[in-house]
Amino acid sequence: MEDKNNPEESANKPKNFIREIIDEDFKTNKWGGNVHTRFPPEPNGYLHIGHAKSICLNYGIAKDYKGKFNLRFDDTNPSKEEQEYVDSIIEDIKWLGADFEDRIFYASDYFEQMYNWAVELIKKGKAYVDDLSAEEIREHRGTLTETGKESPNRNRAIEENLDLFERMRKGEFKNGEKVLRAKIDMMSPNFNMRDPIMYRIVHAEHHRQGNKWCIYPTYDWAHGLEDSIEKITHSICTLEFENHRPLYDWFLNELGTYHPQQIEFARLNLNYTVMSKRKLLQLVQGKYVDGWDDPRMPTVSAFRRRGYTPDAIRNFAEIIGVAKRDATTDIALLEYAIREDLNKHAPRAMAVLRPLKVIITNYNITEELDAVNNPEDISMGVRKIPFTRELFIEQTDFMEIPPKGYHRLTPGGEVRLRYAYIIKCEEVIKNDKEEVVELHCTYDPETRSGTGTSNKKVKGTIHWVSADNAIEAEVRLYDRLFTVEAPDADKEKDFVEFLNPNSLEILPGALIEPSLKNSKPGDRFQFERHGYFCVDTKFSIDEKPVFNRTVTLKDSWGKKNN
RNA sequence: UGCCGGGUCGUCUAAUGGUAGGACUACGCCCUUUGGAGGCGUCUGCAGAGGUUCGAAUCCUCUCCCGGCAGCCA
Repeated sequence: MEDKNNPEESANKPKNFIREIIDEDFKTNKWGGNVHTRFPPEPNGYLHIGHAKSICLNYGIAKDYKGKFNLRFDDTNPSKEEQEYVDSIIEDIKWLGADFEDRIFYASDYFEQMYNWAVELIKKGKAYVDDLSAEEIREHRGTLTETGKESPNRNRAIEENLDLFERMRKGEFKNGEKVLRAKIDMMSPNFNMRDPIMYRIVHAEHHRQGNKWCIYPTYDWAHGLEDSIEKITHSICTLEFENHRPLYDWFLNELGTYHPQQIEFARLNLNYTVMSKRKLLQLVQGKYVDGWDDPRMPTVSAFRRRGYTPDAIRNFAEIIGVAKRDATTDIALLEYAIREDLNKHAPRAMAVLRPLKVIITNYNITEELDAVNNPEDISMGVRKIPFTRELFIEQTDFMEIPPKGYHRLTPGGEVRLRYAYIIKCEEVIKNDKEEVVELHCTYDPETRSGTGTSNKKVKGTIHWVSADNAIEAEVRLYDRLFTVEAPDADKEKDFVEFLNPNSLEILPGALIEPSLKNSKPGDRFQFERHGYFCVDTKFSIDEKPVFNRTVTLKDSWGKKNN
């Protein structure tokens, strides 16, 4: 067996039931040693993290088994689809690193072939034109317990069907006036087999085909044909299509054409968010969020903007696994994946989000101190940060009356300034509203970071910026979009009622260390003791960058005190 | 109610007739110039009842529970 056909290629990957099927297919030589998968989005919305799971699954399999992976737009419904979505989907898939090479296809390019196949089925007496209205068809379909009734048009002559179908295509009929149906079995316990509709009339402009067509194939009719045309081996889809598999198989069998295997897996659900495109569209159109790429959305473009990395998302897709049982993944797993990646790769910086002024009364010079860019990776080097008499620290790093266990600055207390000296708080300055506005401190020259001339130990180390050199920035903190784990589970209340009013907090007066001056949109950093941040690509301007918080650092102190 | 699919730690996921394991979370300890990271440890699970078997999460039967399906959406 040549290397290309060696399933051992994927031996070190975690196995799931789909990879096991493929391993078995290699053993039986079912596909002649080929693996060819595809991701078939409908361009009617932006990709979300659930799609990312599917992309990673399909592309990962193709890659590991030395097969191919296609991107195919399932653009069979002109009333919902737009070019904007096509563009965003291509961008997102490329960003995720799923390489479809030159294989980007459109179902609408197959319409002529599909039409011919439909004619073939009509000629075989396996499809017919029906004049029934949508409502009548529904009534004839039956219910969960009752079988369906056959349409009076079911046994039309083949010639008549051919003529009517051709005239449907020519545009002689209005929307809904006629449909083409497969002649299968109105008694089937599976609704999908009760003479499903293959074509409906839609007089609408298609984003790629213009007005060339006014009949459009339905999913059930089209999907297997698309897979067949592209010689897909494993047509992987989500669980809700399980009931459609008999129909997928029926069409391909009747046509006697290349027949891929449909395999279903459980879609991704995440708690504290919603995942359906319809609901995401509702959030966008209702202006609950600032577009599909609002950093609070679970879309790929939002995650990108928020600072997530393709590596982290791919790793997440791997650790959640693939199975057939319905599951809701804890958002903590996603956050773990992003922290793990950024911890290793994001350079550190100091940023004060809510500044409190500190004056070191016994310090009158300026020094350049060394700071490590990433303690996890010393190859990332060191940088200089200026230390001056006037500084800013975080408001939350000082408490006049500290709770037990508080490690930071208190009146008369000592704390280390990261990469600098240990300081002691000598005096607390307040305004007339009794709010702390300034701290007067003294520093101990023997405690300079790295010199080791003092054995003095303090409990806490806090971050700071120099008042003279800090850069102003806007920082945006994001919290989960919903206040409950399953926003769409309530039958009484609409999911928007569970929107978290505090999901976005804007801090316009943050101060960041001067080394961040040259950061560019998309750059990622760890702001020490805060979390990971990414320069926003939408609202940043040169004079004032905007930083999106990707994810917080784990905070065992904050957690304990909540 | 008919058909299809599915039930393993709090969550996700392995074990394919032979010691129920991993990851996340939580909690504790150690370490720490990020209350980060890291290290160590703890807690917690086969939906239920029968059966087959030397041996069952795995095979069989019944029960219970959950999801999907009655678009000219995908």
